[in-house]
Amino acid sequence: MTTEPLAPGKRDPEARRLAILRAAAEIIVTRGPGALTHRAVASQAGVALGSTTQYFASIDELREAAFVVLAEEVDASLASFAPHLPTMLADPAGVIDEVLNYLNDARAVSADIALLSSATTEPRLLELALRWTDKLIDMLSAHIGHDRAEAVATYIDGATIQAGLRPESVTREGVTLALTSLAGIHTSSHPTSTTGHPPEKSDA
Amino acid sequence: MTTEPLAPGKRDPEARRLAILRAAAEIIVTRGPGALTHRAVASQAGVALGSTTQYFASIDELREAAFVVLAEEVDASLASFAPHLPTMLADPAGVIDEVLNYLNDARAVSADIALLSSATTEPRLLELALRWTDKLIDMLSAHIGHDRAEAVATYIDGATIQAGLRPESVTREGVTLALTSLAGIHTSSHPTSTTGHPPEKSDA
DNA sequence: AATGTACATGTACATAAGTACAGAAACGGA
DNA sequence: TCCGTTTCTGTACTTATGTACATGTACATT
Repeated sequence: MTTEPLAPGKRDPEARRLAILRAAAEIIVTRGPGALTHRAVASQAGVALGSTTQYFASIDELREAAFVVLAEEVDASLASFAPHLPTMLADPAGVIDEVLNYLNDARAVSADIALLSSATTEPRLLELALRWTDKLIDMLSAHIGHDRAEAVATYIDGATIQAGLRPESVTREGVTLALTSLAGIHTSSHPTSTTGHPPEKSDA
Repeated sequence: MTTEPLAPGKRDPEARRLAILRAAAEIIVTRGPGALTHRAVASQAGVALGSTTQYFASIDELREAAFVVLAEEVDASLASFAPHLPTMLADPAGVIDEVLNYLNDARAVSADIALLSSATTEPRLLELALRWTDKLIDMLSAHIGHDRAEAVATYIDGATIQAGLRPESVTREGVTLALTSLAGIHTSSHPTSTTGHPPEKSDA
């Protein structure tokens, strides 16, 4: 996240717009959606107050645009599940690693929580908030059926909340037990036996 | 929930304080924590602006007090699980009914979501938000072991989110599948073909 | 009934936040 | 270099919100 200080006065609309968006997303994630103000964003982005109003007609528009950015970030996390799904039933360790990766990514977790909770009172955000859950269900359905896919997705939502509130409560054992139970996978060995490769994630 | 209009000018500190608290809780639940202002509360409660500042030294204090009320409401829902837990393994229908009851209670669900998400950025609320999850884990642990209890509680967190976003997605079948899978209950009606482990014992 | 006290009300003021906008600054092309 | 255009900045205005407080009102006590 190189938020380049963005030379003041310099003309670079694209970069400026992006800097503002990033700053808004950052504030939502770290201080909550209630802390999102023009001035806070301007300060965080290192731009003048006027710039925030120039690029986004209203604070609501800015907020929604920031949520789109966050949704895309979460989507990106989701994409890393995909390669492991085909072999999931035979070897769940891969998906579980990815799920843990996601749950340990404090930023993604906070982004997801902000999105989900804001959508509760703002219907405009509903589709955005549900997008990744629905994609996950779609992806899983092909392998474990729709019902179990839904159960797994719901569990991961819950795990996201827990990860946001007390990260230390998220353990490989816990996630393994839950996912294998819900997906209908029955391991012959104990869940804790996987000490495989910690998957490298190419930065998106 | 009869929010008696509360005759204006009438002296009744207890009722007044309660009306303010109820109103604040209502606003948090229906419009989100961001919509909580003294004026909104006063209007909702049908009292004068001054009353809200008289009974609560600051808006933060009022907000926190409202969250306590909400946490107690959620706690009350939780209590209805208890009678069904001893027979849960033999007859899961009872608990599942209660879980569905809770998930269909839009108010309790919204309250829980507001609590959980606010706690993400406000440490003061953490204990409050985690209380019911922890109680549930405690209650369940005696019957299905700590690990599975944690998994069930996490799933219910996720189901709460889903219930808040799209209530229609919460079905008896879905909840039944998830809870029986996670709790290690094997019903005759679901040919999920598991090896018949008994529930694992509590953790180390 | 008179009166003192605790409660209730509405106004008023300070601060914060959203938004508009006039002017400055940078860039591109004569 | 000079000029026009686009972008950037800071200020100013309006509204919303938190909070204080002076005044009004109901009730208990006498």
